[in-house]
Amino acid sequence: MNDNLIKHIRKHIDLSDSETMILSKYVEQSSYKRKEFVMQENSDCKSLFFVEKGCLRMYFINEKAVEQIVQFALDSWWISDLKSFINNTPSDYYIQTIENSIITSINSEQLEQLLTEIPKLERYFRIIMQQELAAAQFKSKLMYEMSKEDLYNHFVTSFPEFIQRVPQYMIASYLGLTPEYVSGLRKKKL
Amino acid sequence: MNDNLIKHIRKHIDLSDSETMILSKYVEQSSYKRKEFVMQENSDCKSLFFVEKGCLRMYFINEKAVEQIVQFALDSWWISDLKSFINNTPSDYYIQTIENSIITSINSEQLEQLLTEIPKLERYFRIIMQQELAAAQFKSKLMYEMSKEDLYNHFVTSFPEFIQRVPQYMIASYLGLTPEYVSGLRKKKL
DNA sequence: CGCGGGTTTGATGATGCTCAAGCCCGGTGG
DNA sequence: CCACCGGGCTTGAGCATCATCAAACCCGCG
Repeated sequence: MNDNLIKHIRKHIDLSDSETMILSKYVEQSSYKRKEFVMQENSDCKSLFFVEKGCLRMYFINEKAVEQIVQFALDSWWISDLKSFINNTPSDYYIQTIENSIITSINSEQLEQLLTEIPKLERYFRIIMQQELAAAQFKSKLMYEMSKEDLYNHFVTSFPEFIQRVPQYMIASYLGLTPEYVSGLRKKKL
Repeated sequence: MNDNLIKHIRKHIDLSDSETMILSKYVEQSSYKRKEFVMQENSDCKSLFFVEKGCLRMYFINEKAVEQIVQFALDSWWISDLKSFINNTPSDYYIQTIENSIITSINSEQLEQLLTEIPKLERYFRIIMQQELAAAQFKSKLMYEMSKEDLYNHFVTSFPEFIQRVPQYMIASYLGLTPEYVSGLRKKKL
């Protein structure tokens, strides 16, 4: 049993050991091998996923039938399709591991019950949502203001750990670029 | 005193009249004329803004010195620069009215105090943040998958009310287009 | 009537995509 | 231990999309 989620929660609110026990009744933890699916398109499993350890990507298939990555998640990050989660509708996305990973998940009914039992977790999730929204706003700003070349260079220098763990063509996809174009950029930088 | 915020909160949680009184001690409401600034770049006023009535835009100035709009807000929407709000750092953005508007705002210290006095508001703000994040994810998906032409057409048919209230060049900016390009698209559709 | 914000026009050009092919390298089976 | 296979990365030619720039136009408002 990996307890990064507990640690993460305790960064934001106090959580007694008995509350921790209650929490563990509502969440589910499992291991995935590289390239396994945590969530499939059209699945009815509407959950929030917490990466205890590992690396995930969330993507959809566009009209040209190619995978379009919209988000990565590394250790101690939450990831989910919130539209689907909130409305309880099928998701357009796939969530898949990039490395062997350990994931803790909670679906919407479980979350509701958990929040009734431990209301102060509302605060934790408010803070998480707030942070994720801040991150989304920031990414959006970068995509508005930067040329594709600058976007790539900025990403490489800002998140060097990704370059180690994630293949180039996935980074390209995430940034809205083609693998060929990224290849050209790398050549140019030498 | 406009009470759309109260109504909005009551859609999500119960709020007694006495709690409403407490709430009103922490928030601030004011009217703005068309084109007034609700927040200036580099200001230290780190607040969440709720549009009781009216229409706002949030934008920054890019390296070519042109305004880049990243978000609109109509009646009963929240808007803010969360990165600045969370970290208490100066904002890169301007928030300005497009029409005469009534805005209710709350800054981060006030919010913290309010949440201590009425903890169940944590739930309300969690839900709001969740919804905003869902909206941000959805917009991001559209910008990944659609051509600029499709983006514009989709926006026009999905949000006809904006076309009435917001000048074309602002819509163009929000969608990452030039006014000239949008002009060309409209001509083409006749 | 004149001013100014917003929109339109059209010519020119850059950015970054498409497509097809080849290459590199690590893993697997013979 | 070598040969092959395949996923990922690279190359280059051709091209589409959309931005840029400068100018004119339109129209509501003072």
